[in-house]
Order: sequence, then structure tokens, then C-alpha cells
Amino acid sequence: MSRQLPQPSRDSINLVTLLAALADPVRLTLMQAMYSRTGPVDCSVIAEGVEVGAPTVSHHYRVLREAGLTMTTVEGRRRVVAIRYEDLEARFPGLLAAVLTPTANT
Amino acid sequence: MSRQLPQPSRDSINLVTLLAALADPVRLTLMQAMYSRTGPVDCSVIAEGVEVGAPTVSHHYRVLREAGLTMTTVEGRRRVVAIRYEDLEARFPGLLAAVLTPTANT
DNA sequence: GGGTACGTTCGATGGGTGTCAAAGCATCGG
DNA sequence: CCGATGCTTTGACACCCATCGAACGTACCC
Repeated sequence: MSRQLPQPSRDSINLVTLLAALADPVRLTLMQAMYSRTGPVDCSVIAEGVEVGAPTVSHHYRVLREAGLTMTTVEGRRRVVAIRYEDLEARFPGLLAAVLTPTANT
Repeated sequence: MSRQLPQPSRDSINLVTLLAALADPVRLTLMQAMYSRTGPVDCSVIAEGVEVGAPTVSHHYRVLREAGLTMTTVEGRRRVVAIRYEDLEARFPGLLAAVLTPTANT
């Protein structure tokens, strides 16, 4: 079956915490990879192209989830992750698009 | 006369650096205070309502400027600061509004 | 059950950062 | 010229954080 990892409620998402979560090269890369796909994706798929070890990737996924950016469900021994589009759009309209659109990169 | 403190060019503004600059309570407060006003404002006016010492405020202004968020000019012994609206809008459209609109707060 | 795969947690380490007190440095006013 | 003002710089301190190696848990499969 599928469990659901704990995450903050929509209303308790903090802007500073959210920005701090995005202000890291690895986490921003992960978010952009998720944003370019539609719907939930396997964690390991997203983590390709990231040059850090597995424990570090796990740490970053946790930070993203605890900041309210992502939603993680456990399916067997895999983790499936998805961006919380609706919650984030309701709370900070336009933020995701402004930060994650490919145009925004160098 | 009025000097102009050094700042990154529009094209060299880095998203991660920018997000890191915004991911601090004091700096976000300063940015929101500037955003609610129109045009350049005296630094000390903005810094009211911030509960840190003068050296710390100076440090935060520097971080904002070096991240490309603000523009500081020296007028006599005062500093005048302004958000770089056009550069930021050209580089990351919608970002300022998404982060600094009062709706975004708790 | 035993082995393998996938992810997490723990402990340690190195670097970065927010904060302040004290000192420094221009600038304005008398 | 001299004191006061406004802000910066320096040095120090405490704290947080990204990273890794090693060990730990589960879940799948033969």
C-alpha cells in the first residue's frame, strides 16, 4: 500500500522557510526537474543528474517536503514525489512559475 | 554629489543567490518595506521596525545589493536604496510580486 | 529465508552566516 | 577646526547547514 510522509498544512507554509528551501542549487535543480514533468515521479528519476550522494539527496527531499513544497508518498521501497501545486498557488500565487520557469536560468 | 555603490549587472544576477538573499526574515522585511513604497527611500527609514543593530542592518543591505535586488546611492552621509524593478522583472518576471505582495504573509 | 535494492538515519566535519561591540571614516554644521 | 551624525568595517562568537561514510530498515524476489 502507500503511506504518506508528514508535511505541513497549507496554511502553515512559511515564506521564509520556503525561500530557504529553494535557495540551494541541488534543491532548485530537483524542483525544476519536477516542474518540467507533470504529475508524481519516482524520486530516483528526479535525482539523476544531481552530483551528490544518496544521503544528501534524501536530506534535500526532506527539506523540500518540510517546507511545504513537495508531497512524498511511500510505495513499496520507492518514493514518489510531487509538487504541491494547488497549495502553493493558493498561498503564493505565481511563485512557482516565477522561480521554476526555464527562462529564469542563466 | 552622489556616488553609486557597486552592484551586479542585470545578466549576472543569479537565482540561487537572489533566493538566498530573500530567505532571511530581516531582509524580507526590508524588501517588503521598500516594495510598499514607490521610488528610492532613505535607508534608515526602511530600517525602522527592524529589531537588529545598525551593523547588522548594514550587512543585510549589502547582501541585498550584491544579490542584485537593490540599488544603493550615497548622498552625503545618507544612503538611498531602491529595488531594481526593471532588471528583476526582465530577468525573473513575476518574482518580486509573488514574493513581496502582502497577501503572501501569514 | 537469504540476498539484493532503495532509501533513511546517525555522527562527524568543514564551511558559511547572522549578530553584536568596538573602532573607523566620511560628511555636515557651527 | 571640531564635534556630532550616519553608516561601514573588523573581529569574535555562536549557530546552522550541506556533505559524506557507515550503519540501519524495509520491501521485493528467487
